[in-house]
Amino acid sequence: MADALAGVYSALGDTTRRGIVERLAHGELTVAEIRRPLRISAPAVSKHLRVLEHAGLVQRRRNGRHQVCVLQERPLIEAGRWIEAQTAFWSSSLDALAGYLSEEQQ
Amino acid sequence: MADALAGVYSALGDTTRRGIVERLAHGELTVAEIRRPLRISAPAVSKHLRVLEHAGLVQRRRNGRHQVCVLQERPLIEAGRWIEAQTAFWSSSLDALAGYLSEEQQ
DNA sequence: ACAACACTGAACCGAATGGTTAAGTATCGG
DNA sequence: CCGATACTTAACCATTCGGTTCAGTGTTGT
Repeated sequence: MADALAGVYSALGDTTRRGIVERLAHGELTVAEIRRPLRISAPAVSKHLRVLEHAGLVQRRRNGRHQVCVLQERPLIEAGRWIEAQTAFWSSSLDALAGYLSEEQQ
Repeated sequence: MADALAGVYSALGDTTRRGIVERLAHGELTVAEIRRPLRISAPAVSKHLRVLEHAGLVQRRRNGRHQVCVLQERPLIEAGRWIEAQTAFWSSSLDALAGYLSEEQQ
C-alpha cells in the first residue's frame, strides 16, 4: 500500500472494526469468537478481518479448523505517533503565536 | 454524532485530508491557501473541510471574504488516547501470557 | 465415510465517498 | 455599481463500502 497510515485510519474508522481491535487487544480470538457478539454474517466478519489484516493490524494463524487472530501493535504505534506529531506542531505553533503577540505588544 | 472516534478516524483515513491536517498543525490557513498545492477543485476542498469540521478537527472563522481554518487538538488527543489504551492492553495481555507460560513451565 | 463446523469466495445490492461542473452568495477594490 | 475573488450548494458520476445470500473448501469428531 502506498500510504500505510491511510489503511490504518480508515480501518479504524469503522465502529465494528474498532470494536474488534478493542477485543483483540485483550487477547487472541478465533474468527467465530469475534463473530459471536456481532449481529452480522460470517462473510461480513471475514471482510472486516481482511481490511484489518490489509492494514497490518491483525495477523491470522491456522489452528486446526480455527483461524486465530492476533492484534499487531506496530501500525497502532505508528498511527499514534502521527497524531502526536500533529499535536506537537499544533502546540508549538501556539507558542510561536504567543511569542509573536507578546513581541507585538512591546 | 453517535461515535465521535469513527468520525475522526475516517476523516484521517483520507490522504488528502491528513495532508490538510498536517499543514494546519503548522498554523491557520484560508481555504484558498489550503487549496493551492492541491490539484482538486474548490468544491472538493470544501467537502474535505466539511468532513474535518464535522469530525471536530477543524473550526472555521470568517475574515472578510476569506474563511480561516484552525486545527482543533481535542479530537486528535482523544484519538491518540484510544490508540494508547489499545497498545496498553495489548502489552498487558502479552505480560499475562508470559506469566502464564512461566507458571506452566514449573 | 460423512455430517457438522469454521470459515472464504463470488455475486449482488443500496448507501456513502471523492471527484467533477455549473450556478449561486458574499465581500472587497476601484 | 460592477467586476473579481472566495468560497458554498446542487446535481451528477464512478467507485468503494458494508452488508447480504449462496456456494465452496478444509478439518474434525463419530
